[in-house]
Amino acid sequence: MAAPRPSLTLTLLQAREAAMGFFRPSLNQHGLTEQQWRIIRILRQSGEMEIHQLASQACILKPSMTGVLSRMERDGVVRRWKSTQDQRRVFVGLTEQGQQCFVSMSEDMERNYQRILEQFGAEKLQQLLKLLGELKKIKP
Amino acid sequence: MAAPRPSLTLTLLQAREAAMGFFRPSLNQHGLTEQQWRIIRILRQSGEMEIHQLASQACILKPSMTGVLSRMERDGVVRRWKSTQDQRRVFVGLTEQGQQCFVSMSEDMERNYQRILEQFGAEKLQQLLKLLGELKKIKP
DNA sequence: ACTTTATAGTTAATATGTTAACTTTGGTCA
DNA sequence: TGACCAAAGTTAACATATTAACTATAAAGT
Repeated sequence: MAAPRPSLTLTLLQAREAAMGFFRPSLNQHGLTEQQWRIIRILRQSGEMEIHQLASQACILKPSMTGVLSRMERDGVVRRWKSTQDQRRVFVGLTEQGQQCFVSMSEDMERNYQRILEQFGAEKLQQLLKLLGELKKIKP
Repeated sequence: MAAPRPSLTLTLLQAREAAMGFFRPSLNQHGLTEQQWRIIRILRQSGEMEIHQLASQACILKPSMTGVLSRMERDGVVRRWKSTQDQRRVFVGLTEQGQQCFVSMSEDMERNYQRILEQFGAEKLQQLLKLLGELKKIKP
């Protein structure tokens, strides 16, 4: 029962937890969950899109997305509307309030990011992001 | 609204999802959740330990751990017992059935791991694990 | 046109994540 | 010793994760 190889997926999870530790206080202060912030950030960068696209990018399964978007719509940060071409498709986008939410968060989040850079180093972070970008491409 | 820096935590999550895609089918076949497998794997490697230690390593918060361990104990894969020295502390360990569960999974999981190696490359994986190991050390 | 198949979302049931509050037990210090 | 404080787990309330089944709509094939 000697030391086996380290678990890739567990190590990824532990590393993400370490990084999230820098951002969680800001999320709590603004009353946002991790998932809500991922959605806001993605919609801010890429603009409105279909739910399944958003789900894929945000790593949120469609059944979860249903509830998350309902609550965000209730709170006025996103809006949904059906495509007139294809009645199956539903588009999502940030409201004006959603845009403002992003702006009021971003300064805080940048500060947190800088603190990570100080401890970890910009060069190593670049390497890491490159490797992760390639790992994302693997398919079963 | 130009392309901002990529999100470290989102990229970590997406990369982990890509990797989990290789393991999820095996977990489902054996009727195990991700969390249960993390616990089994950690207990197998490190032996019995206290709940808060296990929670920390497995990235499972203590309130979640209460339910997860209850179900695993109900299913006979782990057992819990109180420390006689300090009545606050509770130890957890794999049962014989838990050990067997690990063994019957491990061949499958090794195969899945090899498939990741083929696509990603052993050298890059080493680099990645090293960087993740260092990222794990950062503290707010 | 009609059947078949596929796609996008939702619903349902169970498991887990997250924060705050609470219980129990130990350690500290006046 | 007794008030105070810290640590380990649990409970409660709500949000999300996961799989399977279901609805509605659209594309394909015959």
